[in-house]
Order: sequence, then C-alpha cells, then structure tokens
Amino acid sequence: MIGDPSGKSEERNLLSVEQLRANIAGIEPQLRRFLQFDAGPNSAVLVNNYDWMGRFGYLEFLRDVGKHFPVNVMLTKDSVRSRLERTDAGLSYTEFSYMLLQAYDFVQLFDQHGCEVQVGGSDQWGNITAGIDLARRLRGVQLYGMTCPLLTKSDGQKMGKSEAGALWLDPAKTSPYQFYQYWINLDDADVDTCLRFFTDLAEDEIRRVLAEHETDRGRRTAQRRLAAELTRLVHGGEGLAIAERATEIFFGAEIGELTDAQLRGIFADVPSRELPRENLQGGGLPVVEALVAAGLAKSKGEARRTVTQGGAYVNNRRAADLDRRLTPGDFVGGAAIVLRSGKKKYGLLRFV
RNA sequence: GGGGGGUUUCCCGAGCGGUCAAAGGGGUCAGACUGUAAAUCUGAUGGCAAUGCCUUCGCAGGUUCGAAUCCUGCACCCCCCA
Repeated sequence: MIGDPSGKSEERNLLSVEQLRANIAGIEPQLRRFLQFDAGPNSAVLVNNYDWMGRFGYLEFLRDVGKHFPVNVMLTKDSVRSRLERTDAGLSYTEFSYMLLQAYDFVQLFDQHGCEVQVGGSDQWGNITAGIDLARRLRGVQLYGMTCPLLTKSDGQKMGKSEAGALWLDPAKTSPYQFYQYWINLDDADVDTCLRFFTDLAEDEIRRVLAEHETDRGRRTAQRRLAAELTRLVHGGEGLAIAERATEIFFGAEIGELTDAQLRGIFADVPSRELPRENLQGGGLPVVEALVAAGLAKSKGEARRTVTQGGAYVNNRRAADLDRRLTPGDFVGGAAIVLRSGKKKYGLLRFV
C-alpha cells in the first residue's frame, strides 16, 4: 500500500488492498516458473506483509519499531538523501517511513520463517541494512543481506522497461515470439552481461558462445543462444518452438510459400487480428486501415506516415502507395495477409 | 495558519492576448547505412471524411472580436515562515 522511495523520483501511488491482492495473485504464477513452491521443507513461500503490518497500531509501531531508527542515520541513506536534494519533488513522511516497514518485514520473516538473508537489487541496500540493524536491536541476532547491481543496458538505461519496449513475463502481455525477438535484437554490447545474468550456462559455455559470436557478429550467435535459453526458461520448450518457427517464417522463408497451417501455428503469437471478409469488398481494404487494424499503427495518420515514408510492407513487399488496397489476391496461406511496418515489426490479418 | 513558486502536447521544457497544434531537447516511428546490432545522418511525430474541421495547454466560470496567455473560484504539487 506504500511504495519504496528508492530510485524513484516521484511519490508512489498508494494502492488499495484490493489492487494489492490482485497484484500478488498475478505475481505468484510468474514466480512459479522460477521457484518451487512445493519442494518439501525448502519450498518457496510467498507472503504479504499486510498480514502482519495491517493490524499494527500506529502507537505500537512507533514504540516498538520507530524508536530504533535514529533519524540522522536515515537521512544519510542514499535513497533519502537524493530525494531531499531535489528541489522539484519532496518526500512525504509516508515514504520516508517505508524503510521502517521493510526493516520490520525482515525481522518478521526471521521470526516466522527463520529467514536470515535478504537479497535484492542494489537500490535496496539501504532498506536491507536497516533490517539487519533492527534485527540486531530487537532480537539480538545477526542477519545478512546481499545485493546485485541493477541491470542496465550499455547506454545506461534500464532494461526492458521503457514505455513502448516493456518486456513482460506474462505471455498475455508479451508473447513468446515477442519475448524471443527482444533478445534477438539485443545490442552486442549487452549480450555478454545478459548471458551471465539470466542464464545458468556454465562459464566455459558462455565463453565459447561469445567467442563464436566474435567470429561473425552478423550471425548474432550469442543473441540467438540467449533468446533461446530465456524463452525456454520463461515460456517452456513449447513457447520456444513457436517463437523460433515464427522467426523462421518472417525472417527466413518467402512469405508467398506459406501454408495455412504454418500461419495458424504462429497466429496467436504475433500481433494479429481477425477481420470479417466484408472488409475486402468494394475495391479492397486500404493499407492504411489494415496497418491500424493489425496494431502496427496507433492511428491512421501514423499509418499514413509509415506508408509515405516507405516503411509499410504487404507480404514483405513494400507498399509505398497510399491508394494500395488489400484484396483476396493478396492472401497467403489461405486467407491471411502479412503486414510489416519498418524492418521487423510484423502483424497478421486473417479474414474470416 | 501566513508568504512564495508551480500544474503546457508521451516526458522534460519554452511560450505569457492574435502569426500557437504550440520553440527546443528526449523518447517514439519511418528512411539511408548495416547484421532483425550500435553509432551516425534524414524525415515524421494530436485526431479526422484533411488546402478544411475537431480536440489539447490542472478543473470550472468570466473578460475579449479573439485566451495556453488576462480575471475569479476550486483542486493538486513544491519551497519558506509559524
């Protein structure tokens, strides 16, 4: 319900209990891909700190927890100091207090689950050490923390979080094909780091892949390996197979040769829409409208620009004419048309 | 409670009565180059039935031939004093 101020330049939105529960419900299935919740005594456990914070009275909290936090120490924490140094944004007492909550959570986890180590991104350092300090004062125990550097791209930006290029683990938000493509497109400069960060390939293997990559970067051996490993991890072998098939179809074979079965196989994975056949009547469907329908342009104006600038393709053939209309004559693999905007953004339209 | 500053198109940030759909930068999209790369260069960047029409400058009113720009009220944010 209360956000962590670290890193963020603005106040967080406060979430309602319902929103939080929905978020938690959404996170759990994703974590299941990476953690075992049913591994006997060492199973992963997902807890909600609302369970112990929710009924904690303000006075009790100040007495039992707040008392142990010297404000002068809190003020020296990077997360707090950076916020105070900004003149355009302040820091509310609520957010300032976040550190106490997270520290207390650590103590609770120790009490309830014997948790002794807290791991997180480096922006969590202050919060983690606050928890270690609190545990020592309250329980007289030594707890531990470990952080890793936040992953940024070679140009300093955070990875996979930009507005347009956000990368989600949920296949409903980022399909296996899109997920795979994200990694295939990764900068050379970032491949090394990502292989080490995200895959559990052995050091030798990573070295070998990178060495091979160096011999001919154009083949992007490293990106391919990275994409394959991660897609399999997140979406399973099935997801990887579909992603590779779609990639092969779009970036390999001739579009004209496709069979309906092939297109059906990747239909759900590539941005796509089904349209009634009537749309093709009366001279055909204007490309501009088709681009919008396929989700390749947000508005007709944008679609028109794409076409005018030579970035629109129908079945991989440039369609630079605004008057270009789609007709059944453009069908490939039955009743589908492959649209493309730019070099690599594909969209599929299927007429029913 | 008092005083000051602020809220502009996706973001930052100019504009301070007409020439404003609104400078500049970022981002984004497209083109060239290339390797579905990076860097660089070029163009585009509110919507639409498009030499025009509609919507946008915190919200609601008002002044005016005309407002993002002036006035009033409201909301929210920031700073300082108490």
